[in-house]
Amino acid sequence: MPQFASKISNEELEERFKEYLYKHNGKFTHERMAVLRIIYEDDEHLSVDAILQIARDRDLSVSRATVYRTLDLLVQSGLAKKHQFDGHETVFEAALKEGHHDHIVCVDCNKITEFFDGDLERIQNEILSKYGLVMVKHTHQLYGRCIRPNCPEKEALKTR
Amino acid sequence: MPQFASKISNEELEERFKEYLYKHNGKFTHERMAVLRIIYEDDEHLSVDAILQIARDRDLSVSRATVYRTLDLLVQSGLAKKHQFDGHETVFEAALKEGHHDHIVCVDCNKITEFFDGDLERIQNEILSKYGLVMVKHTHQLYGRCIRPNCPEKEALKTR
DNA sequence: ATAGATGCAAAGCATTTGCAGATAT
DNA sequence: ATATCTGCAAATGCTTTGCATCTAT
Repeated sequence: MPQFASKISNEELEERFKEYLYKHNGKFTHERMAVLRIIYEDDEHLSVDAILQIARDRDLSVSRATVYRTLDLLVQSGLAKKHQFDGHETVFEAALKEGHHDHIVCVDCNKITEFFDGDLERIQNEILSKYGLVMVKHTHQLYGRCIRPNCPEKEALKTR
Repeated sequence: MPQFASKISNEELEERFKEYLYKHNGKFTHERMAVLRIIYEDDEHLSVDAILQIARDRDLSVSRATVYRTLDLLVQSGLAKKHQFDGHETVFEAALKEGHHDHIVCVDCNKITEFFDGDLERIQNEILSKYGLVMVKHTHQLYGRCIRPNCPEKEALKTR
């Protein structure tokens, strides 16, 4: 189910999280909100360490344990996605920020590129339904190497 | 009780491993051979614990550390594949036993089904080349839920 | 008022590593 | 002969958890 989510406002985001927490007898705390905000305001893929660092930089007090506990909630509520790319640390990404996409990982420079292909999505659903299942989620990563001897992305990455 | 016939003979398998080891100044030991054999003769997806258990059952002496070290070699040499399915322990699979395939995971009963789709493979290569990369490998898992309220596979699994 | 959250430190787990003795080549 | 392995146990790194204390509701 490749749903294209449009950009979501902070209010709606907060609303969604509160709704999920209410349903699960959870409390809406400063710490949880801090993690949610960080994931939605900082692009890219954030590791637990990165999230902790950003929180520290902003003088937001969140412990490592709470970051882990909150990330679980965010993933369960569908507000965040967890990725484990081979040879990389686990990272998290805002789920409602952009449309659905999968990832290309360059094995030379580790650059991660996002892609989306409608045919691919359709075929995946067809395969699943052939086996009598409906899609819950999927994991799809393409690991590649640049055609040129030295990955051309390396330089681009350095200047970021 | 292998469910599929090997595409590769034990001799060729051994040959391939020896060749890899020779190139990398590695030694062909009983322990390494034991792990290779277990992966090729037993069930589809084996965890490290499962491999150790099978080795013990056969009175093959291999330590946990050596199993880990050997699995690294097998993956690097292309003789084994490593899979990390969400919510499952890491498992290893013989790489030259069957043709390439990806996996469907039922989130209800955890049953793992293999699939292959030529269009899917072709499209993936097209996408990568569009970004100037050539495929090294890919990770592709479809997580689904049975259409029927209670996953019909659950019972089948229990009787195994 | 109280169920639930937080931080801390300790515990858990899977995996890796240093080292001394063993072994393939 | 010697470079490489192996087993062991200790170490690592990431994640989870128990508990006493706080806080949202």
